[in-house]
Amino acid sequence: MYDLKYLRENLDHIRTSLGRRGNDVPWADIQTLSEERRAVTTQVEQLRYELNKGSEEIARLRRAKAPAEEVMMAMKQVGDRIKVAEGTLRKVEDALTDVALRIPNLPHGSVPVGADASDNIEVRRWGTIPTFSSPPKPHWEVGENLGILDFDRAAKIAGARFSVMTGAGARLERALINYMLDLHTTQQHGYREVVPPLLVNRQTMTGTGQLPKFEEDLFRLRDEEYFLIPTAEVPVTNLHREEILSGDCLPLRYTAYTPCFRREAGSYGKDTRGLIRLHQFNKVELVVFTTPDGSYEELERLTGHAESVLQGLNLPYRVITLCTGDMGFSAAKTYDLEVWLPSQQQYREISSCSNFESFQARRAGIKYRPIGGKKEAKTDFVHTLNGSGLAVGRTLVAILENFQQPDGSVEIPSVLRPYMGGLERIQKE
RNA sequence: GGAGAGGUGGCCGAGUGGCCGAAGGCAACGGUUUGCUAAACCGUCGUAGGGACAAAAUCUCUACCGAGGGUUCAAAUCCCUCCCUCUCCGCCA
Repeated sequence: MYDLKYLRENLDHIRTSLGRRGNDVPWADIQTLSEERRAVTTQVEQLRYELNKGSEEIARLRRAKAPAEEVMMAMKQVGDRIKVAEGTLRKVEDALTDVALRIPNLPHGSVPVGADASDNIEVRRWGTIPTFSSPPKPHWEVGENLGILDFDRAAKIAGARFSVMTGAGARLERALINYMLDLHTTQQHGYREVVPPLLVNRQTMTGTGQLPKFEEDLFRLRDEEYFLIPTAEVPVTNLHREEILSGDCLPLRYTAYTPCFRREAGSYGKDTRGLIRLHQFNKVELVVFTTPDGSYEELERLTGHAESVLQGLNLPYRVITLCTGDMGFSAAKTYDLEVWLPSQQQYREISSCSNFESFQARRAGIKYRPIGGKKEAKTDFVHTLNGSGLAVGRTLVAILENFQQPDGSVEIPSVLRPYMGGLERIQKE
């Protein structure tokens, strides 16, 4: 969210910079409400000043044993006027905050302008696309034939868009999680592991930008004000909500494995089979808090960390820069990592790495105090970043598809074998 | 779930209606002293939003003592609701 003062003073700049991203923002209302907020704030503060002075006067009179009734009557009036003015102020501020929370982040200057996914820019490719003597099978066929994926029973016990993994499939999922976490918590990557809550409150969801605009994408409990997290980004970024961090502890890097829960509203008919699009999936997430001047360097680093997972697994992928039209609400710049899926003959998203600049930090009140340099240690908002490192289910998909063998077995990438009890190949049991 | 005790600045802790944005201590920062360290002494030491100044320094106003309401001329202090923490009992992985 934008600072309300900044919003008032830079309305036109924000509006033009957002372009079509700001199409559904009620700009005229914001202008009116901003001006009104300023006027009423001034009025309230003046009245309070009058009241404070009057109260001091009463205290003085009473100490001097002088009658104070006259002043008290006058202050009663002032108090009533304050109540009215405060009521107005609150209404205006609530209305203004509500719309301000729905304005998306400004794209960074390096982000290509575009309307949709077709305008995204490919940055680089890595790996060799495998060749097959016969057409490669989709992962659900590979998995069901091996007896390690069971979508029929998942549908029975939960419904569509859920999965059941068994035997070597379950083991592979767990192996991937451990491999990723072990990699990111090494000295070179330097992330601190976190196990956060999977249910969070409304304030937390607002801090990272899921609320108020995207409530329909979230699962929500019926009786309690709890939401299931759609990504570990939410609880981990909110670790430091309403905190002022010491500048010398930045950058702060966290990694967390969590299940993620998404309604997938509006995606009917897309990726209906297999593990690609589920209501519940596992993900290892990377989250970074850093200073504003270092955040774009950190985005490259973070993206590299996500890539190194794919490289370790020897899965071919490409990196793309999302254009302005395809970026998420909170992001200032996003790289997507897309892994090659042989059955679809295309690259599919497996990670999304974003710099949110101060957008989330403003919503969540995450600041830092600069250290060193000049002595004036004015606090400033941190920049937050995050990226999948990686989506575990989709990684399993990529392994089943890319490493499937003519006999229906699947070769296990060598880095995962220690996590699989030395198993080199998944075969029908 | 039952009973009780609490939530005050980076931390500890005083403050039960008015010169209280809040004593005192610790930590931190700057300085004096010092062969070095330590100690001692002096000073600084919350966040945010307005206003004054061309701007900075600075000055000034407003808000903030878990959150939100209420009482009052006036609330950290009294009342209500909620949240959180702790102790005991019960239950439980």
